[in-house]
Amino acid sequence: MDYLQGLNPEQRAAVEQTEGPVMIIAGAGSGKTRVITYRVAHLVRKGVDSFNILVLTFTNKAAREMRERITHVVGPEAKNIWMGTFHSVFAKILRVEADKIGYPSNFTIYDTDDSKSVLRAILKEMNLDDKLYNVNFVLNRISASKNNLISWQEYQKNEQIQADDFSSGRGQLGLIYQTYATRCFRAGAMDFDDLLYKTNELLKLHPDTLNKYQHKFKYLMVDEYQDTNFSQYLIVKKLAAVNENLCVVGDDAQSIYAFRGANIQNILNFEKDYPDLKVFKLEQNYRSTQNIVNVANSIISNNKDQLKKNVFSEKESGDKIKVMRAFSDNEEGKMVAETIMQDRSLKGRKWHDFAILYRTNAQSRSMEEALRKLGIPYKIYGGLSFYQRKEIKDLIAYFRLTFNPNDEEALKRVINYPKRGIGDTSVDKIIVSADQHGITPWEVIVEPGKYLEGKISGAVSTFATMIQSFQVLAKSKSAYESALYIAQHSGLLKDLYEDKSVEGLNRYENIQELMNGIKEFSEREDIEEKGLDVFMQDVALLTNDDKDKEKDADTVSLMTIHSSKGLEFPQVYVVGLEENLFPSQMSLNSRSDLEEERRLFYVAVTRAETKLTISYATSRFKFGTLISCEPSRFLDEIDAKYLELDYSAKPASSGSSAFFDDDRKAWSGSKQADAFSKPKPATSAPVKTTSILAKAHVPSPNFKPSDTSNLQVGMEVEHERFGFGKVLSLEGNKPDIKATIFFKEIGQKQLLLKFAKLYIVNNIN
DNA sequence: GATCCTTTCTTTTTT
DNA sequence: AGAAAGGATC
Repeated sequence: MDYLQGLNPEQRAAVEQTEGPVMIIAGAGSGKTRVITYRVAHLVRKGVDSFNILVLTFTNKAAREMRERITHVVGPEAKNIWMGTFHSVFAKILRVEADKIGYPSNFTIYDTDDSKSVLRAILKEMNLDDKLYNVNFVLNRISASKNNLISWQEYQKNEQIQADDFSSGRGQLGLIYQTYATRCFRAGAMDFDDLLYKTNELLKLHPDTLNKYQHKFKYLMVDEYQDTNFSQYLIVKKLAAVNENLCVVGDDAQSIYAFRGANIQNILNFEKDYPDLKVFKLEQNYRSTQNIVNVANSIISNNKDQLKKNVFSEKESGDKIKVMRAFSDNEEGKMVAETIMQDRSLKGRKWHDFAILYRTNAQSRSMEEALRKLGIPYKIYGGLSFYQRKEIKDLIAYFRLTFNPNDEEALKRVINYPKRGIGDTSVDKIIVSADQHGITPWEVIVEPGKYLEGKISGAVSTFATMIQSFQVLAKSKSAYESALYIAQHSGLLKDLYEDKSVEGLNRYENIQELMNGIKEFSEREDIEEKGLDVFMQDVALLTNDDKDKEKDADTVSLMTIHSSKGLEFPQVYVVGLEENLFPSQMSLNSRSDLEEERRLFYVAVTRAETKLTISYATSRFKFGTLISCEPSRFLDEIDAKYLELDYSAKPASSGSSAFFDDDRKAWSGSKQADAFSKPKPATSAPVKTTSILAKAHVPSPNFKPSDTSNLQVGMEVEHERFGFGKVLSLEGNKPDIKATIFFKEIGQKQLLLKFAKLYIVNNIN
């Protein structure tokens, strides 16, 4: 058991306490991951069957990395351990047990976009004001209910909830919730919250099933326990009820997901559930310099709600924390990029030693631009995930439909893409008919003759036949063969191929990338079932962090603070420390929200190993409008003795400015609050920057539409808006002749001659 | 039914 | 600024 040697006494005690309920409070950088991996390894070494261990993590990435590290200690045995996010582990179990709660085992997982789309349709049908019933608000409300295990029936019965809803004029929420839940169920779909909600339902309604998993999972570990919600809490509690070999690991100071229903009380009250609990506190920070740890402590000490602990570092005191002020978001980016450039050569750093962390994804742009200008390689983590791109979602919708044709969102997505003459009106008719007959839209489509009137049934029936052919094929072929066939025969590949614009090319490449991924999956040797259905099972749960093919690439990392949790970098830049941005404007209404923002800042700061730089701008573009910003209150909360201010930035335009000196004076004085007093921004009032530049073509004075019935290839024409162009080709028959015309100003266009107003400039050819 | 144009909204964070 | 939804036009 040599691996125990590298642990400090407290860490080692936590690893060796394998039996009974255990809580590990792990301060930032205290070697938490090591403790978990060694603890699991220790279990296996002690002879616990690896099949009986369940480890729940917060992200796929954390699970994957942990499995890798455990493999290093215990070897291939690590493969058998159940390890993954709550969502992926219980999705897997739900597929096995689906019939017990009335779902097909190939149920679809609706992502947030799907959920919103369902809600939009419902709100429209119910004729509700979508301002009052804002989709995000409604979804949040439903999500919160599910996370607290409140069914729609209970929601409607609960007097308190009803009173609240009615007093805010949103009395229909209960009905919306009901409709939403029924519709998802009808579509054979679960949203993210359902994966946990339905697991609870399963374990509650089927004691035998609960019993089965209680005995399967003899040892449970939960990472990031501070981020669990009630629904997750109860699953864990139930599964652990027989053996009580439950170990939860977390840090209340790093709880940053309350907005998603996480309940910090789960960790604060853990002791009440398990009186014979053993608690271990890991307080030594091995990651950061003393200055950084001290700053972090001084930030978090402003929070009321927390477990007592004393995080300390024995490393050198290190550099002071640098605070940079910029005059605009773009300049902030420039300062960050330049500092990175300097530090890299001065201190012999690699690009991957640097990370830039921000509060909102939108902030990445100014950083990106600045990095690109200096030729610094970077990688953005998070943001729009690969799987959220339109073209990927389109193709995946075909896959979804193949395995679960009742998946209404997938159906709506692709029934008319590529165009096949089934427009919105037809889709509405299909859905109305389905509702009338109490069947699913798919059942309508399969027998259009029975449920629809004449004209549309042709196109609809062709579509249904196509999907059915996919279903037959997918049963026998590998994931890759099926996927390729579907991409080709749905017409999607052709449609993308024909789009020669830059974005179109990009989309086509993305599809190829997805196909490559599926091909790799098809060629994997470690799994037996390699059908497309297996590939599809957790595609909805995959996120940004998984497609890390070049994870060793030497690049600067850009990400939100949320997605930086659990990571560490030698040099960290936390940008955008401004009121209303960080802390976010949305968090200013309640103490608990503000405390969560502060914990978020704590997380950001504790990512840094040796050097931390914080920046803010005094003006910034928001929604295309320039606004002026004040430094964040969080800056004032840091003890000034740890800080070093860099106010060297000059406004790009003018050289002389009085307020620089004023500010320096303010700083040299002892009053800390003055240090961040804002200089007067060059422009105080919001400045609208509208581009009135219309790029429309101005038609010639003698413009009049010509008779185009004899239009020939090679002729030069003028279009009212597109300008002058040359006819490249003509296709189609009599009234529907389509002309491909190359316009000088805007490029290639396809026009239907019966609609297009063209003036034939000359026909000398 | 498709396309183009205008208006509206967005920015909190993610499984 | 950019996306998405809604409306008008071809």
